[in-house]
Amino acid sequence: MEYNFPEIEKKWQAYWAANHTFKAENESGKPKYYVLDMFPYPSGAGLHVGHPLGYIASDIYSRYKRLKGFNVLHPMGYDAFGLPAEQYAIQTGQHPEVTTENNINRYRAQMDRIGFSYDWDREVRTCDPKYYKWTQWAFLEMFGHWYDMDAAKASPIETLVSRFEKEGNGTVHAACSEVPVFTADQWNAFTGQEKSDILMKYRIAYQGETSVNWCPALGTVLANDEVKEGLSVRGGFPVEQKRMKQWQLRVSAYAERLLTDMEDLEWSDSLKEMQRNWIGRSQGAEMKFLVSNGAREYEMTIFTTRADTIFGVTFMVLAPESEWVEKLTTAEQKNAVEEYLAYAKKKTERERISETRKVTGVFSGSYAVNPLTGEKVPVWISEYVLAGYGTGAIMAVPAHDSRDYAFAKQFNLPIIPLIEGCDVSEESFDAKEGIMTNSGFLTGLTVKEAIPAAIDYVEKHGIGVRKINYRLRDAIFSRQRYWGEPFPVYFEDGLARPMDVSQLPLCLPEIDKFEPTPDGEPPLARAKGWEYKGCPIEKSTMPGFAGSSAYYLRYMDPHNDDALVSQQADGYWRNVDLYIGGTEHATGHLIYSRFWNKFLYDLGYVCEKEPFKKLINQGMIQGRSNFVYRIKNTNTFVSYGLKDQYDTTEIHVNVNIVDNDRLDTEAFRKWMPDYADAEFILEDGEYICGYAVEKMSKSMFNVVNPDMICDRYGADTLRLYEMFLGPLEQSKPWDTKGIDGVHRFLRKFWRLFYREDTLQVQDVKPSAKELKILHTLIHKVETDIENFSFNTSVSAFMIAVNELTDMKCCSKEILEPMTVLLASFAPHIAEELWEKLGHRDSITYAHFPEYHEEFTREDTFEYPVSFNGKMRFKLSLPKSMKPAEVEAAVRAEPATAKWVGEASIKKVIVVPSKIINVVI
RNA sequence: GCUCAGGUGGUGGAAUAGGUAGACACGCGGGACUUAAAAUCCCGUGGGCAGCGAUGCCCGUACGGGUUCGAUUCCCGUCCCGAGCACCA
Repeated sequence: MEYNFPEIEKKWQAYWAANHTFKAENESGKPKYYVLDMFPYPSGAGLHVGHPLGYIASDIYSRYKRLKGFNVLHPMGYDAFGLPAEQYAIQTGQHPEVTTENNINRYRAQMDRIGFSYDWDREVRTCDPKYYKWTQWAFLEMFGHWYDMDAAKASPIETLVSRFEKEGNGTVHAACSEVPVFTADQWNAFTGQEKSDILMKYRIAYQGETSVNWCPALGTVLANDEVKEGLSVRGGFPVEQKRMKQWQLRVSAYAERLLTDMEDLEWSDSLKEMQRNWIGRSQGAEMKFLVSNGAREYEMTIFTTRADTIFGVTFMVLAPESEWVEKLTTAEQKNAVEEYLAYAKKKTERERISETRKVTGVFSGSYAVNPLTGEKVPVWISEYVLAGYGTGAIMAVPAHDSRDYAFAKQFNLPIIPLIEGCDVSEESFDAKEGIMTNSGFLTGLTVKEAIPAAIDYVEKHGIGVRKINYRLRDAIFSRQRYWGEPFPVYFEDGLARPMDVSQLPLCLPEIDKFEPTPDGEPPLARAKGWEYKGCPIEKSTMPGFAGSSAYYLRYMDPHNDDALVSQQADGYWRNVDLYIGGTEHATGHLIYSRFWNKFLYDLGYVCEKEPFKKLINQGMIQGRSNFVYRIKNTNTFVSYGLKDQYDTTEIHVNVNIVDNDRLDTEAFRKWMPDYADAEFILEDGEYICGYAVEKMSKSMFNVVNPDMICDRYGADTLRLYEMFLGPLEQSKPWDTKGIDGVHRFLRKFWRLFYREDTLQVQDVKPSAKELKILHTLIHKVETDIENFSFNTSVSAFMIAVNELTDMKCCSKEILEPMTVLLASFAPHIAEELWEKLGHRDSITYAHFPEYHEEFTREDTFEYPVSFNGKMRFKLSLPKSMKPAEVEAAVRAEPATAKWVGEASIKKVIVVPSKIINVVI
């Protein structure tokens, strides 16, 4: 019987499904292990071979953990709300729900063929009302809480109200938007509207006006992580800055905890670094400067990390959007300033980025007073200062900040160096090193000493305070779109009010068209009767990350209608032990999820403060594109090796009609009508294509479908090959031609057991050599799996199988454990052989082979003997020999005499069980 | 510009508490079996030089230095590719 993979794979996939083999229980005597994949957005294009890479890795680990006796939770679901289905709906009128359902079915069929061990009874879909009920619930909880900085946790909004009633807000340390100070009496005198407005500034989910990323083409606002280089991540449309009133999540309140709790996570350094940069903690001071427009004096606060450079301040700069601009613009400068503001405003984000080096600005007409020197310095306005960071105003020290330097050079402002020996004639000296000079009481200190000394001084004199700033912004939480979770919020007399929790889920209403209304309202404005208690309901919907922020919790208890997750289920599964997914979520999902989890942790709903203990970022699988070369203005194609003799155009050709860079010319003629009568100039009778490694995409005709691979080689081959390709975390190109190697390996493996319809396996005692091969393999595969080095463990399998084949091994004692060992990687063939060996059940833990060192122990060691570092011969010596004895043996060895010749031995270096080096 | 991760045969990649570089696989070349193909198996395969040959010698892990008996691995400098951030004061 040959290795009949189509039949075997069908059989076992059906068996696993029928027996619910991978169903995880929420109670078990076994230790738990939770392995999670980042659930996919089901796109219309289906899966290509790059997508399942991480799923295969996590599946191997899940199966391995099960075999090792763990109760493994390994679920899968769909991130089903999103823009593409809605864009498709706008174009075709097909309801996003239908599109999404179709795509999900396609994804499921593709995944099923690969033989994953998911517990499908726990599937979740973010667009299912039973699921998004809990997304809405979490939002209402955030609406009903504020962040207490003293307790460093979220607290119910009622506690805030009672404190306002007793003591006003002067003693409250909250993470909040800007609020004026008020007393208890003032609070009690406020109108309902005023109170509501103030509380809104404290809520963790709040509505507030802010500068947002507005994407006109998509008709919606976007979060910072949804914009890259001034373009929307989805679709690549230009994005502009706009002030709008939007729902936001106060993620910034958790900045410090997001930063410090990262320490204990087993995440890659680069990912942690990315989150650290995104959170962007910087320590410095806020300082007050007196500013005057000639008519009136104000106290203006700025933020700086370089308090030590205050003696070098030669001007101040405001962001164009800063509220100070209006106050500090003098009558003489009014026209110039207005002109500049108009210019800055009409620029798109993209233009701002592309003109990064261009220095622009305008003088406001006002002056500030340096609180230490008493000197008067001009206040300028420039777009290089950001409104959203710090206070939107800076003190400029051109000698020691390159941006201030460029500005000073452009507008001829003075530059005062403050560090001994630094040269600022060509560029600023930004480094935080050197000895201070020209700096009053700081003169003579090093920069590192001067920074704290300066802050101490300003704190003591009431000029400023220590302050930590974060780049992390609150997340814009509303989208002017249809296909998302509706907000369970209605407006009574213009005041936002939460719906009653018992009314959840608030289901998406049916509408006839999916585009915004003609007067620019979100699509939900088209819904009839979109009201609650006779009041209008919020018309925006939630963004994509809403549904993905707590899905790992829902998997623990997916059918619970009374809670997101029961205390019992959460207490058992706790958090994700291993999370595998792409690095593209570093600053989006992986921040939001951590925030969401911490919020629920503060409220006591979940027991762990971090959601994902260990995280692995699988690399991208790139496409390998093939090219043909058309001679210009002809329909003749010239083979790769001859193309330089002609004037050609390089054209992408479908990789599926190319085999090992050789073009199937007949298939090419049929591929597209234009090429029906194509002529070819061949080399050695073949058309050789060029190639390049590119992103896998339809337009480059380099997409390889996993279904096709499963048809031709089988799921086990696909699984092994994806792992064999290279290290999991590295990006690498897909090249179908290499797949024969692992397919051959599986056939060889099969032939170890079966030859010509007979089972070769016998109950014979294995030889010492066979035992050594098996146990070396067990050790290697186990340590490799634990280190997620799947590629090297596949190699180890190949070596072992080659050796066992060579020695015609047929011992059951060797071969049976081999099936168990292979079961994580290639489960179908392993199960089939397991059954052939007479077992009734799926491969089980009871038979998992343990590593026994005695089978692999060596008594002698083949020492490589080097002379001055160059290996010359090998010497087999007992491992137990002491270095001195080894040295004596080497000196006595006749081969040594040959290599030493006339030279005398200066030294002999012996590293036990490693090497002998003779220095001559 | 800043931060991080990399650079090893024709290709994907092995090997680092410093110790035989190129495991394993693809491709390629040669051979066996076969009417033929597929499948399978065997041999060779980093470069150069010498030899009929077994074999021997030299050079080789982006480049230039350094530390060391010994460096793909550690240190310094340069170049190149990738990812992330991008006026964050």
